[in-house]
Amino acid sequence: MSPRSSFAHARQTREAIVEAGLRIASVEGLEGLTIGRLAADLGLSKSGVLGHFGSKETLQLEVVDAAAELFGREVVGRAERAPEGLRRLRALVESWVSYVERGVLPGGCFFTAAASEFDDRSGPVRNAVAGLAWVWERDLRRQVDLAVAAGELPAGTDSDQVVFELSGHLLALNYALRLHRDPAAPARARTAIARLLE
Amino acid sequence: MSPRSSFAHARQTREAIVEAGLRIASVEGLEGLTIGRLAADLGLSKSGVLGHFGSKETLQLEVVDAAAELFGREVVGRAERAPEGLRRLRALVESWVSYVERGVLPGGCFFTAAASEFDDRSGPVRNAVAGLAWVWERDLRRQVDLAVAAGELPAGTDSDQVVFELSGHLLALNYALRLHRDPAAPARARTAIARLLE
DNA sequence: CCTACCGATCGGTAGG
DNA sequence: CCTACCGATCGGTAGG
Repeated sequence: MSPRSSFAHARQTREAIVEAGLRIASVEGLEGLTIGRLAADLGLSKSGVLGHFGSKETLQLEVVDAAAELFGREVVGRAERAPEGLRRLRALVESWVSYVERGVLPGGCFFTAAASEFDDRSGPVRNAVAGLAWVWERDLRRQVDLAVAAGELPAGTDSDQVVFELSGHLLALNYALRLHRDPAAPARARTAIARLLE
Repeated sequence: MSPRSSFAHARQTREAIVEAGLRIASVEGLEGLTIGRLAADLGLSKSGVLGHFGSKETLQLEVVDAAAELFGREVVGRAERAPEGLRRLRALVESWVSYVERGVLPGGCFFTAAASEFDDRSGPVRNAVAGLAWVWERDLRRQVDLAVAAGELPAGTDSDQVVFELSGHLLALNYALRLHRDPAAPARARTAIARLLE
């Protein structure tokens, strides 16, 4: 084997740090994610971890980006084959339900947890989390509007209201699953979603 | 003025600590609530704070109790005049909407935040939060069942499903209000609730 | 990537 | 309730 270039090796280490950080942060929160814990888990020194990012905040922002990438792959990507409009909308929310049901991350939906943790703060981490949440909601609203235009949902449907209620069903699912460990929660969420979108 | 007994004074200090702790914890979380911050805010020494509780976990549990008392007063208590069944159910959820709309605590609903923070942990704090959430949901379910028995809601209504969807609307409200600072959120929640309970 | 630090802060204790 | 501590850990830096 030829030796890896130090550039490639550093990038690989950096990705491993962010990946481990995402898993930790989904359980402990983005603030509970500490450099020391990350270093111990990966067998690195603290400065070996921090050197890749410069500051904890930069690390947190990279973890948020990694969460967005995972979300794009595991939720949005899985719905892309469905035609736009009502079927795409149903596929998107079903992908989300399946995403938390399968337990892709050990702490459930990263964005739900991060939103709750950072909603009362200010700064770049809060802005990144809120912005990505906003993009997800805009994508849902767009599919609602397309469904209305195609006659798949009643004319005059308030798409903001539909997105609000869909978000509620998803939040209720994450809540019931994680706080009450209620195995019936995914079925309840699917029932609620089906009734809203019938 | 006769001097207060040291017992009464100590109790008063203890209550002031818990009250300040509740306000801090609603913003910073129960783990972000530190003895040092509390001591500085109240002009006490760290050991002056900790001496009342013995450990941080005991303090956290007392803050959870204080949150439950506040919730009982500001949410459940406000709905008590309504007759049981559908009207009580509507009054309970409207009290909750009003509770976060009025901004009773600076960080929104304490239990929503604490549930998200502790859902992946174990121990007495998690148990207290989950238990109180369960009591709230049981109270809602009871009113749904009474409403069905009185013919105010359709026979065969799945009360667990109704409580799941109501919880979702309340979670969506807290989320939209705190992460997006969306002033339209209370109206959206009221619309969703009214439609569910019509 | 490492060792070896820094000042600050954490929860908690001893003794009064 | 206080002062005066404790060991552990925090994010971060210097220098290699």
